Amino acid sequence: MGRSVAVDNEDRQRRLPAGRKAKLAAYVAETGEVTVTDLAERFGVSIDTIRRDLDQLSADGVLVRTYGGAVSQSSISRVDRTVDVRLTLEKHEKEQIAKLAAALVKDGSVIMMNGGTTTLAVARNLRDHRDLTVATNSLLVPPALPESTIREVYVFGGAVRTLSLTTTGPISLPSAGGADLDVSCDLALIGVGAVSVEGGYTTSNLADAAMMREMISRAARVAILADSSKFGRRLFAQVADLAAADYFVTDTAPPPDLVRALRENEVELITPDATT
Amino acid sequence: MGRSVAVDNEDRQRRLPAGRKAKLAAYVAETGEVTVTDLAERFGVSIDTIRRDLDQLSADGVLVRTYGGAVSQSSISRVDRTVDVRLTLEKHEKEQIAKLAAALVKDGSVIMMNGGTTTLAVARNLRDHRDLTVATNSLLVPPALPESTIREVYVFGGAVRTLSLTTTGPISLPSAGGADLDVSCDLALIGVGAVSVEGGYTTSNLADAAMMREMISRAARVAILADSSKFGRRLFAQVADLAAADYFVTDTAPPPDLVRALRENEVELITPDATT
DNA sequence: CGCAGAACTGCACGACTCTGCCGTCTTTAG
DNA sequence: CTAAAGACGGCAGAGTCGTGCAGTTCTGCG
Repeated sequence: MGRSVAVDNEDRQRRLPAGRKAKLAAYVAETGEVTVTDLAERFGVSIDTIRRDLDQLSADGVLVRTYGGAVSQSSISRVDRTVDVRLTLEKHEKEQIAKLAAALVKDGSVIMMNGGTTTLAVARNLRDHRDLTVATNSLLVPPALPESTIREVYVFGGAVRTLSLTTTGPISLPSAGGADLDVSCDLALIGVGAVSVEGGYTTSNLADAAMMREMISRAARVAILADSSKFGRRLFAQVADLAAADYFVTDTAPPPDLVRALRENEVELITPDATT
Repeated sequence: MGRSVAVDNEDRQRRLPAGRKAKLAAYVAETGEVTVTDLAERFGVSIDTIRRDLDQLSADGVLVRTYGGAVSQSSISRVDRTVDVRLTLEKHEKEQIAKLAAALVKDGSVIMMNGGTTTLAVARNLRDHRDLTVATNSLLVPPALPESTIREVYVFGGAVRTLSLTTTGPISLPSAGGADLDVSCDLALIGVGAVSVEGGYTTSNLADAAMMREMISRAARVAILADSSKFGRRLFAQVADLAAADYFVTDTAPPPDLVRALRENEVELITPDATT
């Protein structure tokens, strides 16, 4: 089948799948949203090849695979930069985690929560609880807490990270006397950025890590929340060793080495399908 | 019938259910309240599909399903129920006040703002400013501040009033050393609940009044914001005497006795029609 | 030069998802 | 109480996904 010029281009692309994938990624980044059939037509290859390419690019984190096509990573964060769309990334998983984490909370207890989409989902899922005292460094958690469930809510003061809408700084709450009072809680709910056997719980921001660490040190029990995309990764700032947690809440079973390490450190693994 | 270009776009969207749901969620978040039929028409799919989408999004906690449609998560929470409703009450007046108050803010200065719908409107109207440092006791002000205008944002910690989403307690910011640092600012923007000649500036909540009073004491200049509905009224807790302010920003000219009292206390009256 | 192995591509088949339609039941409004 | 609108559940068609298989091209090696 000889189309004079077009064939040349297509042939070159066909011989360099890496090059085609690069162009494909660029095209997705440009348009923001593409379908498999459209791409197959545009690049002159079969639908199957496009699907395989998209799967690989998705595995590499370049784009986000959806049913029937893909959307660019940036368009997802741009659509709803404030909150919701990072949620859509692992929306379902986060909701699962949130329900499990909410089950750990006892009525009438005092809990601390750090910022992040996962803990935000937890806040929404506390609607069946009563008489909770909540302390957080997130500006989004208080509005998300159902009014009927809370006794009191406290926000830790400090500098605000405008991107995540969380405060940073040492934990302290001002008292009327002048000197700050020390606080502690029954349960700390900490959403982390990554979990690995060697690195423990890590996150990408140093101030956030410090805040989490303080919450952990003031809690009688600690629950770490992380979805499955965070397994085996290690980020900039360490929050704590694996042993610092009492519960590790996630959506799917972690890799075997992590499961073993958690068990050795006496961390209770909580997943949707697992028995207690 | 065949709309030439539009059909193409719609077809592409139709092929990406995930993308459609993301747009749908964004649309609901924007408008706050939608009906199924409206969405079906707008997105070019059947009512059934929209209903299924809404059910899923509801299950994921992105929105709240209602009979015949859905409402955004935020609109059901106190954020908009209290704030937005009150905002719409004297929306136009508050916007006028906000613009005038924003004009008082100098680029590069440090300002403090208390909570409330009026100061929230001010925060939105700071979009043309640069290098501002803002300290507030409102959880709603930081998200409302345009990102390009702010250098740093601080939130005072403390107990959260769930209705107004403000923190209460003494003003202090935790420092690394342990002891809290004293803070002060160039300008305090204080929205009050009532203004009268005898009572001065008053508000209905004691803790709020204490917070305002502290902000005033730490500011080089003080601007009091109040719409015309607050003239001549007196509420529970006094914030300060009339003389405590440097500027009094409102939407229409106050009654003569108040104008006279302000002049006697050397408070500059700022209204839309008035000359500077 | 010939050959084995790996990677890429297209195709086929079964399973799944999405979508619209229909009938029935529930809720809402008058 | 009645009628309209919406919700719920089942169903079938179309599109998509996942997997296995065969053919082709490229690479490394004898």
